[in-house]
Amino acid sequence: MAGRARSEQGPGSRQRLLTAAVTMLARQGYEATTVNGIALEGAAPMGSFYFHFPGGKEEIGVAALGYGAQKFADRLTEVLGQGSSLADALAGVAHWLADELAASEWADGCPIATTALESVTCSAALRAAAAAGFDLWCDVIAGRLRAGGLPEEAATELAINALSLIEGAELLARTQASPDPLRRAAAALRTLAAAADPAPAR
Amino acid sequence: MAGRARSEQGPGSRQRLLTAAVTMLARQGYEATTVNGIALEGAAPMGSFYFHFPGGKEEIGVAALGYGAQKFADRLTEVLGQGSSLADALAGVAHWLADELAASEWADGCPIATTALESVTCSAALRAAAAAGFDLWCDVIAGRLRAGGLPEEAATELAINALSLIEGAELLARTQASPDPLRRAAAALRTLAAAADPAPAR
DNA sequence: GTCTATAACCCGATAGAC
DNA sequence: GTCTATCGGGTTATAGAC
Repeated sequence: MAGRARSEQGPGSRQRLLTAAVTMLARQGYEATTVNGIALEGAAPMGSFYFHFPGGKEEIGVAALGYGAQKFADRLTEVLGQGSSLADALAGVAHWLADELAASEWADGCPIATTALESVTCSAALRAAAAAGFDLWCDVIAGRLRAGGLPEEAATELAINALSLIEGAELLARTQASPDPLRRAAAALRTLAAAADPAPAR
Repeated sequence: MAGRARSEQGPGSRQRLLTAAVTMLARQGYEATTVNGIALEGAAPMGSFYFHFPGGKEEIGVAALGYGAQKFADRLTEVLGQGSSLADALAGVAHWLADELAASEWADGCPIATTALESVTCSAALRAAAAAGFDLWCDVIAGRLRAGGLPEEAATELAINALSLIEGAELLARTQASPDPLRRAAAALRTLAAAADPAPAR
């Protein structure tokens, strides 16, 4: 039966294709990523690709944005949980990203950002998938802020600004091949957290 | 003689090509922009294109990033000069961009950002041109902050964070087709300005 | 479900007349 | 400086055997 779990085996070709697509979108964006390249990287022939993704490039693009967003949300939740104060939690995300991006020499970027910008004038489906990913990350951050004591509206506003600041700093950092914008963003996140939380008990 | 000013005439084909390229890079980025498309939009045949830009697509990309960066820097200087306080000046930029982006229904974005992200794993020359553009904008912002009384280091740090926040908010705004991230960024910029300038005399 | 071969198209770039 | 015609190659996507 289709979809049954197989024991003692690596991921199926559909999963390999999806993982390859996430990586390539994060590195080089949507337009520079070719269907042939995804199939090659995912070790699957073209026939398998179009069997699993009959909608072609746009369909795997939407799926990859969703899968990449979920994976990043999981790690974001983990990192946000490590800071003992809200300021530490937010600053920790910026430092974590600075370390991780530098490790790939700024090649492996945000799994959504590049494709999001390319999609605005290119594909409503991709744009919607990118927007859903950003919304998910906002909710993850806002949830941590509420857990730390911020009221609803303050948590929402700080979460959006934190995500904007981190995405923008990552854009500058990758372009300049320097961790500096992300390090400075960490400091700014502390300032914003302090302003949003007059009583930073925890 | 080549390069002589011509009276009673529109811009030469080189300038039309450059302007077309800036617009297309801001809308759809580098990969989705074709040389044929630039020539069509610039009302020039292919022969003229390769006469003016023998280096092909990458050369006009570099030139367009430089020209687009300079044009934006001019308008940025103007908008920054309108705010009477540093907080007003920075928040004014975010609101200006929100209005302008909405007017094109989020199609005409930053003349650098999309190409910058695409260039990281694609072209060192494009990446360097994008980095130079961001540096120019940082200097423009930092100059306004120093003129408003901030010491050197505080001005540099706030300028980088302001640019990061604005770029990130524009990414979210275009993706979500909403001015909300830029409006919230304006508020955050006020907070950051207040924290950097304990005595906001002017 | 998987694979090969290929169709149909568009890309960047060039040639060469004018 | 300008223009048209075209080349070689890479793109998405499909056909059809297995």
